[in-house]
Amino acid sequence: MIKLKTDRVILGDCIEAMNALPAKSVDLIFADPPYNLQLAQDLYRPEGSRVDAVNDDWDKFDTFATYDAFTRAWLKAAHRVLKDDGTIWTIGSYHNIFRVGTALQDLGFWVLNDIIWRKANPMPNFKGTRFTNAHETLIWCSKSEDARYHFNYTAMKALNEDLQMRSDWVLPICTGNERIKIDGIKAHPTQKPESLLYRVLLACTKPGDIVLDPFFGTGTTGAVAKLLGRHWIGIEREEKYARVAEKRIAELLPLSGGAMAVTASARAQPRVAFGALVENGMIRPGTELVDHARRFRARVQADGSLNMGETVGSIHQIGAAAQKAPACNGWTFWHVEQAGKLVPIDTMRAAYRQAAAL
Amino acid sequence: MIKLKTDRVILGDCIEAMNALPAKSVDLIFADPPYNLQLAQDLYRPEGSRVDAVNDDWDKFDTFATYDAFTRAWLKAAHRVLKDDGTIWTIGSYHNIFRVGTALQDLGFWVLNDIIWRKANPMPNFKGTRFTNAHETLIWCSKSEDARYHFNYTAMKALNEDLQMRSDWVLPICTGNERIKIDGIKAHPTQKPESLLYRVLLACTKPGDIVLDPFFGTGTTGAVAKLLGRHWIGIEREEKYARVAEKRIAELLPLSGGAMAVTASARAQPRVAFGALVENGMIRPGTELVDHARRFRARVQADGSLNMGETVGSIHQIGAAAQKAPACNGWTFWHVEQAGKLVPIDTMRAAYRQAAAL
DNA sequence: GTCTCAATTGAATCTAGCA
DNA sequence: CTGCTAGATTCAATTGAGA
Repeated sequence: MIKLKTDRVILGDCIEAMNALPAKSVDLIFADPPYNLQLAQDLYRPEGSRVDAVNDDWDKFDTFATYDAFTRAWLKAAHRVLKDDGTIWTIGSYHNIFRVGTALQDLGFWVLNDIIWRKANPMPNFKGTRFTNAHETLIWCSKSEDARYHFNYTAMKALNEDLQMRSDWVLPICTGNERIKIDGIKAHPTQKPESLLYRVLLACTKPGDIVLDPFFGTGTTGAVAKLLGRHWIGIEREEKYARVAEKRIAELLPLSGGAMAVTASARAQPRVAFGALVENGMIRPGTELVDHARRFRARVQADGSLNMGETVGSIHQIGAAAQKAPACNGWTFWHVEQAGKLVPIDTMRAAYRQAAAL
Repeated sequence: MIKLKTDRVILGDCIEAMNALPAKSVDLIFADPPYNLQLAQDLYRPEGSRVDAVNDDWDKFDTFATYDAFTRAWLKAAHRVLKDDGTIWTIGSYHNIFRVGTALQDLGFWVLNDIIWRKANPMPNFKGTRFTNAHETLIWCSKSEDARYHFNYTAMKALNEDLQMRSDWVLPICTGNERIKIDGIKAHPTQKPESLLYRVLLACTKPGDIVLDPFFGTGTTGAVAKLLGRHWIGIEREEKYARVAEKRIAELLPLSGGAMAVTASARAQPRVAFGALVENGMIRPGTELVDHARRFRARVQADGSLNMGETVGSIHQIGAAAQKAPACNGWTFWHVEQAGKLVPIDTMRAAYRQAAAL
């Protein structure tokens, strides 16, 4: 049996490099392939600064057919090096994830979950043309339908305050000290947060397992693998990224305790927008809201805004405007009349939370 | 021109039925196709009861190829009936959504967002073998890359308490009174919540628009369309579902006209030329305008142009030149000093609009 | 050292209408 | 079709300067 050399970066094309590795040799593959973003032009923020977008050559493909051929080729190579009971994770956005998911299924991989990384702090949609693109999608697959893959169910449950870990993960994007910079400029345009890899590796590997990342970049996968006592192999085409990754991982001390548990346990805050009660039918558009003394009246519009005379705004804004105050908590200020009695809309929010088990 | 018969259920195959409708005739398509969801065997809860899973004939496809052929066929028919500036929504899970997304892109639809419906109360994973499948995915597309699709950005923002609506939507699943039951048994296995359709229709349609649902089921799309004053067409293959939908929608009262109003977008407001304020005497020629930080100053000329040093131009051009920015909204950039306080000229535009009853 | 406020930034398919 | 111009448009987190 060939001894597999681990804990190193292989410089080169990921398909060739994977084909040079022994078959069925790695326990987990984490792959962050190019997203094929297809940006048409420069984008400016409302205040005038230019958005530093991903516009690198490695993310450019002529057509979907070209992208599909590339995707199938690297996935086929990944299938060969993966152990029969190993699993593969890929990450992407709507630009590419449907192509990747289709290719995975066509190659015989078995989808176990699609996981949503809900970004706590995404970039907004500056032009007001679409919904804020606030998530990325990961696909988790075993090698075949009947594979006996490894899943640390209880570890995931523990990580989630003893509730089953769900398919949507709220995690911040990679910023601050964690973001690697060279002379003040980000070293890689799409560095992933360690918290994301931490959860993936903890869910699907044991200490001593071998983790392969064919699109290594600045080596987040390797860094977290070392931290958690897993072996790693990174493949990276661009030397500048490979060097950054090697240095980063070499300087890292493996983890002794649960230093990272803090970031992982952050749970979604159950914020409820007033509009949710309108959508849900608990408050119908056209309903009149009044304050506790019945001095002010406003009408609910279909989008959850309030209308008072000529003024339109949120429950908080209209509440403030009514009292000529700088601010107002609309949830406690406004009431609905039910059977002659005034019920604060905050009561209805509580009922909504209860019904929705938030 | 053929008058399109709306507000009715068409009984039959959705591909044939769509092909019988006039081309480019509907404003929005919402499609909840079969998920190709098959449990290999019955699933039992830990305490022994059997899970009532989707196991109907309409959700059975032998292979991915069969499912893909079906998907491409109905999407092609949908493409034909959709107006050029209309949009299409589809919903699915990891079993089918990658196939649907790939087919959409291959047929020339242009993905605008993928939206995550994050279920507030999903069914747990009883076996503890995977992550709780706690979301479904919607894909929102325009008919082509350069289509001028309709999106009620401000209404969505209002619905979310004045923050941009994100691509992850937290909504409860359809339960309780809303879930239609016949003799205590749920009438349809995959009834969608009205709150989901409410948000989709409010985002992408205007009152009077025509909404088509080719997989109508028990008619949630029609019910919400009627509530919001939109016309609807439902296509359903199974008579039992069609009858339930017809009865459900007939019993429903739509909102009154005023209640359907949503916050108007700024782009829909009538235009006011800066020169009109000068003509009107609200701003005198010679007045000095400054930015909010008092860094830049410009002088108003008699024709409504601005003069800054050697440069003359519109409020927008001079604002952009001052900041060396590619563009600038002069209405919010420039201010007039009144009694020591800075008032944005946009405030004066609002007053002008009010006075002119524009 | 501590607080406040302004500036910066992140995988982005990012305008509309008229001549 | 191109070209031009008006003018609409951002959330959360971190950093760093200045009080």
